[in-house]
Amino acid sequence: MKKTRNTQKQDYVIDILTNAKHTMSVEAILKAMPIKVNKTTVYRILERFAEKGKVHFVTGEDGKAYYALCNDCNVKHEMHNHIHFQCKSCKKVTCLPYEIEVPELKDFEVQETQFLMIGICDMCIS
Amino acid sequence: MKKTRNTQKQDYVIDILTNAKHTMSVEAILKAMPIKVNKTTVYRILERFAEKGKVHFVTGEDGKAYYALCNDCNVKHEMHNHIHFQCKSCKKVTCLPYEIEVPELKDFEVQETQFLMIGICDMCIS
DNA sequence: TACACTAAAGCAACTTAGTTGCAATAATAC
DNA sequence: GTATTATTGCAACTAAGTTGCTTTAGTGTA
Ligand SMILES: [Mn+2]
Ligand SMILES: [Mn+2]
Ligand SMILES: [Zn+2]
Ligand SMILES: [Zn+2]
Repeated sequence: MKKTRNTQKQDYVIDILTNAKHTMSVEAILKAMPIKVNKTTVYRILERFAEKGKVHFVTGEDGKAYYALCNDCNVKHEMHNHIHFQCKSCKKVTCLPYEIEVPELKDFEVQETQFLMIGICDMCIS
Repeated sequence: MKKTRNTQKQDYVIDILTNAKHTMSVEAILKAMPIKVNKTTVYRILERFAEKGKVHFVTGEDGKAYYALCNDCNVKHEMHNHIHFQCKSCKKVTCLPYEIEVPELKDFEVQETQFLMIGICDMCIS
């Protein structure tokens, strides 16, 4: 295992994601930071956390990456195969407690999954 | 229904997607064009086709949109809830003939789904 | 065939998520 | 305290996708 260091900025990212109701984009995390942090730093912090299995991300329909803390994801299963929902109106991406039964694929070695359902959330239905 | 016109460039896009083994990015479609076409044009052709249900797209883990012809998708089901696979190495996205049983969601009105599995394809395993 | 109407295409400028290379900073070990 | 190097900052860049406006070319009608 690589040597790692504990830093204030990493802690802030964890705090922010811990208190988040939804997954967050890098932009949103930056805005939530109590101190000024460079965006490259946040990208790299999240990259490291993702490698360690501390966070996971989904690519929204909009092509942006949305991050969330891994709670049970990697503990109970080696893959986090739960569903996500993205609202077309507010763009928020939510982790949902539904798990998908992933089929065995013949010609592909599956390492990760991203299950995204898209539509309108309750808050945005008018 | 809006008035539409049949154009050579739209036909080329259909031809290219019909003969494609995998889903294609806009970049790939542009390269496959037998004549020079502006990228904005291709984006708009695909947008129109997607509205009509002629094509569907998946957002890859890389944040890029990958397009494919709709074959049975919208005929048999109102949503095309089949799985896609993206290879981390060659980035190719493939439509797979596996359908996902989508759960009823309480707080969300689902309109579309994007099921993506990520890993390494047979061709790229070394 | 000529003409009108306007959908579709082209073009250039722009937006923005994410990346890269390198220099500066600071956490940790000794 | 000092050395080591993981982490952060900075600036410049890449590339997907968008926007506003002009030009081109299908299609219906006379
Ligand atoms: Mn999740
Ligand atoms: Mn598909
Ligand atoms: Zn919403
Ligand atoms: Zn591959």
